Amino acid sequence: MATAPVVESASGQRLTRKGQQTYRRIVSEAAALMYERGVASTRIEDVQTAAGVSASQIYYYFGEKDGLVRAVIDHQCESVLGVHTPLLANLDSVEALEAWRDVILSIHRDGRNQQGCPMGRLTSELSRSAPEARADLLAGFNRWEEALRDGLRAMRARGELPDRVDPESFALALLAAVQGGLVLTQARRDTVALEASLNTLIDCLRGHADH
Amino acid sequence: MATAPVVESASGQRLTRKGQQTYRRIVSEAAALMYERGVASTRIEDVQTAAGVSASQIYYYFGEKDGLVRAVIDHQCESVLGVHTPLLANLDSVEALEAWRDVILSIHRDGRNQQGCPMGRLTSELSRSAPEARADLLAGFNRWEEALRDGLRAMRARGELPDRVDPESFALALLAAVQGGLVLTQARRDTVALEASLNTLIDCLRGHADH
DNA sequence: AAAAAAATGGAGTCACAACTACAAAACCCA
DNA sequence: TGGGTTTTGTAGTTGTGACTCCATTTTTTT
Repeated sequence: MATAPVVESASGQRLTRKGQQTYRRIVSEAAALMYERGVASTRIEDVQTAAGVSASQIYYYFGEKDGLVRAVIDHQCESVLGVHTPLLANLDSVEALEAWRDVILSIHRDGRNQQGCPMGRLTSELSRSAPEARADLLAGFNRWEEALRDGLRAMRARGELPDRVDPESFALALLAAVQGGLVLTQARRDTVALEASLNTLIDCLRGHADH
Repeated sequence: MATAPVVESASGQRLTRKGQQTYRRIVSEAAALMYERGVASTRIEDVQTAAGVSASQIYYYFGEKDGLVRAVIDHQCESVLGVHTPLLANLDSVEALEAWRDVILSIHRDGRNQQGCPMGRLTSELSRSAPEARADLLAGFNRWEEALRDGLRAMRARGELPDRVDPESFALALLAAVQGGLVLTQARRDTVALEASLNTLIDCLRGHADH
């Protein structure tokens, strides 16, 4: 699940330091390409060029394309959660939630990362055809949801969250707002909907909290 | 834009009644397949089989695959908006908004339509590679947003909406909640997140309205 | 330093799916 | 009913991209 040290190639061989570097470079370039163009229209040859390796490496390390896609999924989950988990770990106020929102907005603003959420995008493209891809992505979403929920519970413990707001539901609402806002970001090429969506939820929170 | 009567084949020929029937059958079957499996992994041959036509028909009516995809996009936009527009046209109370929510939930509950929103799915798959596909989908989302916004404005006019809720932002928030909830529906294979997300927004509304 | 193990390059195979050509059939209007 | 147009079926062709093979180089281990 984690981007933990890779120890094996597809055929079960140990990897040397150089092998691990190559492995990681391939995954990282493949992830970038698949995010930009989608999985289906990213050819192995594109990955070769981007990572500066030849065809046989990719098959040596990942077996068939599915294996590479799995590795990309894990990579993207870790990459996304690596941004959110630390921010949500110290969720002690509405301001902290706003800081979280600002990070999300800054990532997707100004024409950067306009293909939405890497995890959401992979979910849309793969959840049907590749059952285990869906399972991996779901595990990622569950961790994300959990981080949000724990953060909200911490806020409640500090009295920063009104009683009528349910941390479980609100965590899902925030997650859905991010995902939906980013779907609309793909269509619109701006973050207006994402912003409106997150602000509406946060305002709601404040509205309740103030009274 | 509308599923208005099709009058021409790809090469500009008039269509007879029978031709139009075939045209529509192809679009409709293609839309169903592309929703289930995604655009990239739907082969023309699959569409042939599903629609009971042979290869030449599809190319006769739509030119290359892109043309069929465009037609599918229009079809799905009309299909989705055909559900939402009437429900949102008479948005006179929170109860009406709940009825809208219930329709959405019923469409995606019990294992049906677990591939998310047809428009959202197409957006994720196509928005980057096919610029005009994105434009069509954006136009669809704009109409959807507009329907929501007009509905909310009507609610406000009736005094059913608190002043502090901005119809523009709230419309986008609802739209994002649907899209995000449905992305999570694809991963989770249940509507829990969709439900939580819509309920959180509606509760927010009520919470404000009551005071 | 030499043997073993791992990593790499490049050329080649192969299946599949988009797309075409053309002739036959069905249809529509006079 | 007949002639022109629209619609359909069959049998291709072609380009592409996943995947393989094997010889060579580099790295690790003893």
